Amino acid sequence: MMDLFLSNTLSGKKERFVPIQEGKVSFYLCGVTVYDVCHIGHARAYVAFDTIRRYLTHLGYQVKFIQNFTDIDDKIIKKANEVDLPVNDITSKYIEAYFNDMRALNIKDATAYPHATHYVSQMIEIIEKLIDKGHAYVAGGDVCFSVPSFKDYGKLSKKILEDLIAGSRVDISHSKQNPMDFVLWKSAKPGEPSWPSPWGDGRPGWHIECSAMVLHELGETIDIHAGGADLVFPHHENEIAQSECLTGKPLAKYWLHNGFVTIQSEKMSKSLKNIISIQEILKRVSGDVLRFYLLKAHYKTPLHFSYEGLEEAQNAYQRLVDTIKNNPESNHSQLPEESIQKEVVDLEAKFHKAMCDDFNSAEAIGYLFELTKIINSTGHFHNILKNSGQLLGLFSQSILEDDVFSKEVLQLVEDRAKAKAQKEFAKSDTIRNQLIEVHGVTIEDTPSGSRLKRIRRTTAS
RNA sequence: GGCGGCGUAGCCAAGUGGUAAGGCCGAGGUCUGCAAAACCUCUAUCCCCAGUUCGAAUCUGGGCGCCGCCUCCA
Repeated sequence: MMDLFLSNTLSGKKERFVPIQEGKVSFYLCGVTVYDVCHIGHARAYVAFDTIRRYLTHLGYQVKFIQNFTDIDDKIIKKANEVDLPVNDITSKYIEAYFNDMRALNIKDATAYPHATHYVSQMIEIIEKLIDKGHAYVAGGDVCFSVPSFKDYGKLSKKILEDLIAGSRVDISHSKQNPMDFVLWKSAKPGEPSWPSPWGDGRPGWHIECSAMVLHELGETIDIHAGGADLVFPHHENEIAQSECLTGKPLAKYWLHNGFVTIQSEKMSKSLKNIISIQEILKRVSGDVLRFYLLKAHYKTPLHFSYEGLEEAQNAYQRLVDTIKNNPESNHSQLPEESIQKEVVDLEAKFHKAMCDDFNSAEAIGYLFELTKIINSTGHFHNILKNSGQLLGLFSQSILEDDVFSKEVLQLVEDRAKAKAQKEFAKSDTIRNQLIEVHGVTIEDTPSGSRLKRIRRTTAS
């Protein structure tokens, strides 16, 4: 097996991947808080880690991939109040929307999708233990985690506790002993969803759910814990604090974080009203194209989203797809000369080397284009392109299937062929224009007959 | 203020010491009745300055510009 290297936020370095248990990978990905539809930022994160998960599987690892749903939270309650619906209706609606979006992006299902609300008793158990160990304290109906009680606090985000307090914008809550302390258990206000606990009715704080689900689904120390760059602090830092104070063991060996999607160099945010949902994108391009667009850049670098970029991706991706479709494997004709065969083997090796170098899909895709030239020149090796792309979650079967055209279109094609055969070129050209303008179909003449292609429109704006 | 990241052709984007992948767009060519597709050719010395080195986009120092985190956030 080729050595795999990945960027670990914890060490700040690229490290060789060595799983805790040979041949197996325990992988936890922070999922969505289900109070709204997913946007491009979500798409990027989930495409990135889906690709990583697929590649680990390709390398032969048995990957247990867990992704949670945060289905209890302030924002959900707020949303429920706004639209005057029960919390459950909100969460089930957006969970369904989540799966629709992910299917469009060809994201594989996780091994399991634990819901926070199903782990409340486990969270209470953890909180009790943290209180016993002196890492948490009861303050009214709340329970807070004592940040100064964990000497390694800040090791993931490289923050120094004193600096955090000095520049703190956190409300100095009366119940907190230290401004950096965070809530493990929140007492319920009237009308809010709540669960009974030793500290009265209430609900869990945000971070504790992941600690509980990681522990119960995967164990005390896992191989990979992943999420968006914005989760490094405070979410993952707090998870580490809770879990490591509880078990005395490292929570995760490797921490992976994807870079942000920005719009016109600004982070997407509700206040700037520049959030673009996945559904919005899918009105313009297929999920495959969006996936390709995201994979064209390395997952850790910032990505400046633009419709122009999306259009470019559409054109580039179409070329790859056409190359596969136009060059069906022919097993009777002779293979090209050895130097070309060697080049192909070489490109395939480079593809995998790039993927093993912190999942550099951008570089890897570059080799696919070089391969494309060889395929179009020789008519061979289309399977290598197809299989490599499919490792990245591209070229799903439906994309590679032939377009279906109406009888009307097929009749026009036949008419054009007849006109051409009789050298009535004015007529054949008229029909061709009609196909393009009226039916959105282009026609390509090849030695073995005409090839039809549906025009994919992407509107830049 | 603290921490982190980024600045490579018109645009997108790889490349972390050995002389700039790849894509989109554009130009010219081959093929074609003409096209389309495909193929071929062409388009950068890497934000600026100084330094280390036989050699730097890549390392060091100093600038300039942009962004993120430090508050909910993929």
